[in-house]
Formats: sequence, structure tokens, C-alpha cells
Amino acid sequence: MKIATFNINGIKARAQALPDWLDAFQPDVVLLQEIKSVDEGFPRELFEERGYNVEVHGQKSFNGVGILSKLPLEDVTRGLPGDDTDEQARWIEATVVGEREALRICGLYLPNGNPVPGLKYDYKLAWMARMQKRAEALLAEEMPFLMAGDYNIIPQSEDAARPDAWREDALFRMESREAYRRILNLGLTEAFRARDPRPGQYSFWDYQAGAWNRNDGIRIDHFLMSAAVADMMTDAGIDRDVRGLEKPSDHVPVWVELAA
DNA sequence: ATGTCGCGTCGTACGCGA
Repeated sequence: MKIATFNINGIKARAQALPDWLDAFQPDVVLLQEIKSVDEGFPRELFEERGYNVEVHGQKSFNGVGILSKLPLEDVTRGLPGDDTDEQARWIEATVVGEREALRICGLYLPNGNPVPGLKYDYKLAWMARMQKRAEALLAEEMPFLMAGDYNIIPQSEDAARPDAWREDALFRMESREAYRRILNLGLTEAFRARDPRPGQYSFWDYQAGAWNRNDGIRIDHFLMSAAVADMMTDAGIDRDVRGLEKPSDHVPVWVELAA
């Protein structure tokens, strides 16, 4: 089973590129971020005609997450628990029913958090604390799960072309990375890094200043897996070439292959 | 440090009903 995460930076702007990528890559499950659309505006037929079940948690203009799945999706929930006043659409969960296993899949668009300091940064850290609670709850249920999406976290220096430029940024400053590591340290495995130790493997290149042409990127899209899922992983990677295609998102897909 | 992009709103062009 191939599962991918892809921050598409607007579904309307990616109405050509996303289906093209699905046809080429043939993932079984895709977690989408930044659909930038309300649920009613999401072109679900583009995906249903390709055999995907579609679940979205949208919002006008900003944010918005979704799941495309060739396998049945059950028990879909929307929104990250822990704050009833949070109106930002950044979290969706579903159970994917495979032939042998049922797998809880969490799709997330973690807040950017800039500028630092400020309310947006406070929101990022509070959101990460809520996410940690959710991971703890799933571990307590002994539910095999993965949490994948745009984490807006650069885990290590080798995950940025110019780490010094990011040192005080909300994506890389120590307080952010510590919050990320607290989640990892619950006993989760980060798929790409477990598979590929090479530095300089990025998932995002800014549209500005020729970042793509200079390979001035950062790795901020991640898969975190519980132990049972990590044991099922047979491969993981970043579909880097997508950034060089027509009308690309500023992110590229990150994927795992599971023997499930 | 900056060589961008997507979206909503508003403005404009245009189709529609009267």
C-alpha cells in the first residue's frame, strides 16, 4: 500500500497537476494539505472518477485538509481535539481498512508559527501539545497509526540547504524542534529518515528567489508511524521531480510503502 | 533576502430577463 502526503497549495490551482500526479504515481492513499477550499468547492469528482474515496475538512481561503483513498475510509473525524474554539481546518483522521490490517491515518497541516514571538507562534506550540496528546491517546488504544502531513518543522540542520537562515524561524528554532521531538520520542518512527540518511533531501522550495533552481529547500513534510506501522514499512521517499513540472505546488509528495 | 503564488474582493465585461 502506497500512502503519500502532499501539500498542494490550493486545489483549484492544482486541478491539473494533482490528477496528473495521481495517474503517474498511483498512490492508494493521499493526505492533502492546504486545499484552500470549503468542502462544497472541492472538486471531488476529479478523484472519484479515478476510484478514490474522498473526505475533506475544508475552510474558506486558507488551510484545509483531505484524504483520498482507494480503500474504504471509516470513522472519519475532523479537527484536532483539545480546543473547541479552534476554527482552523488542519486535521483529519480516518481508519483505512486494508486486507489484513486496519490503520488509523491522521492528516495534518501544522501551523507555520511565524512571526516569532507572537500569537501565531503561541498557537503553533499549543497545537503541537494537542497533537502530542492525540498521539498519546492513540498509543494508549494500541491502535496502529500514522500521522503525516506538512509539519512546518525542519527536524535537523541537514534538512535545510541554509540552516543558518532558519535558525530563529518558527520552523527551525529549538523550541519548535523540541516540541516535535517530544512527539517522536513517544516511540514513533519518522519514515523518510529511517530509510534514507542522506542530507539535502527536501520537500519544499519557496516560489521566490529561484529557490528551486538553486536547490534552496527544506524538509518539512513528514510521516510519523507507530511501531506496528513502522514494522510494515518497506520503502519511503520524496517525489522531488514533481517540483519541476508545470504549475507546481511549492511542496512535493512524500510517501511510504507499507506491506499491508 | 527575495527573482512568487493563490485567494477573495472588487471592478469590468457580458449574458440574461424584463
